[in-house]
Amino acid sequence: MSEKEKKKPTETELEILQVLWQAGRPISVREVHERLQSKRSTGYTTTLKLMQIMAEKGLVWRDTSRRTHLYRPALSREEVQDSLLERLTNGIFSGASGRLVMQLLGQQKLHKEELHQIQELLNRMEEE
Amino acid sequence: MSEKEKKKPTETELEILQVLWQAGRPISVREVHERLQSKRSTGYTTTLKLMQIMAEKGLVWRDTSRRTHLYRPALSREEVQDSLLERLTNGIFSGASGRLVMQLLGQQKLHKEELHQIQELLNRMEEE
DNA sequence: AAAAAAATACGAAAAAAATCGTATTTTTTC
DNA sequence: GAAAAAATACGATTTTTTTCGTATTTTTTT
Repeated sequence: MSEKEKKKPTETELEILQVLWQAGRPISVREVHERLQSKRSTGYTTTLKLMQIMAEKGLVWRDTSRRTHLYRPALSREEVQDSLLERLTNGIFSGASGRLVMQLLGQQKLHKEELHQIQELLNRMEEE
Repeated sequence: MSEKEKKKPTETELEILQVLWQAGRPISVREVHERLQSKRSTGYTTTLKLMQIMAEKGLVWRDTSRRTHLYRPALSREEVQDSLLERLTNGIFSGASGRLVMQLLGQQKLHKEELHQIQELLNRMEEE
């Protein structure tokens, strides 16, 4: 119990996590770095160091059994999504999560299926 | 045109903005500082400096016509909500805003009215 | 097998953000 | 009207985050 870890990736760490999630398998620093080049333009060792720190912090796992270390996320995308959302709903949207949803619906172009799913969820919720 | 300001309040600046929004009227550094004490425990001059910087950045407006300067937010809560949401939807939730909504609905306890509003919005959307 | 390339480690510099201390000025209080 | 209190200004320090350079090791290439 009491796994009160401080799971608070910085903006940059988030970008790296994104890459790892997207990869869907353990990948090397090199790979992360390359996939990151579209967004950021920093040196290789920067990415390396970042990921080493993330490993220390427990944000990623790494397999060091071979020369080229392989990294994978220690947190699921969903976990991080959750915690970010929570920060939003308790922060700037507190007491207005309805508004948040509305704003989202208005802002985004959702597929029919998604809309349906949401509808259903709502129906279920209202029945309680 | 081209008001491409970089409206990116830091975490701490956001807290201050929250206070200002909540106040609903121009208030002094002292007031902000006191209302902030529940969350943070830093000195008065820290809050002062922070707000001075925010004024420079254009995140807040201040009336310096009297000795005690009065501050008010330069951005509406809605604007900031929007931009934060956008970051989320283009960032960690990209291509999954449906999921975002679902997660929100699941996570939050919404009032009946809110649910209704959402339902209606959805109906309207589906008709298109 | 020598040279080049690819990795990691790691300290340290640079940049960004937050905190504070002190000086100065203005107002209030006694 | 002197002392205390309340403000602002502002430089400086501290902390956090990001970036990089260099040394060392391992692998690959020629």
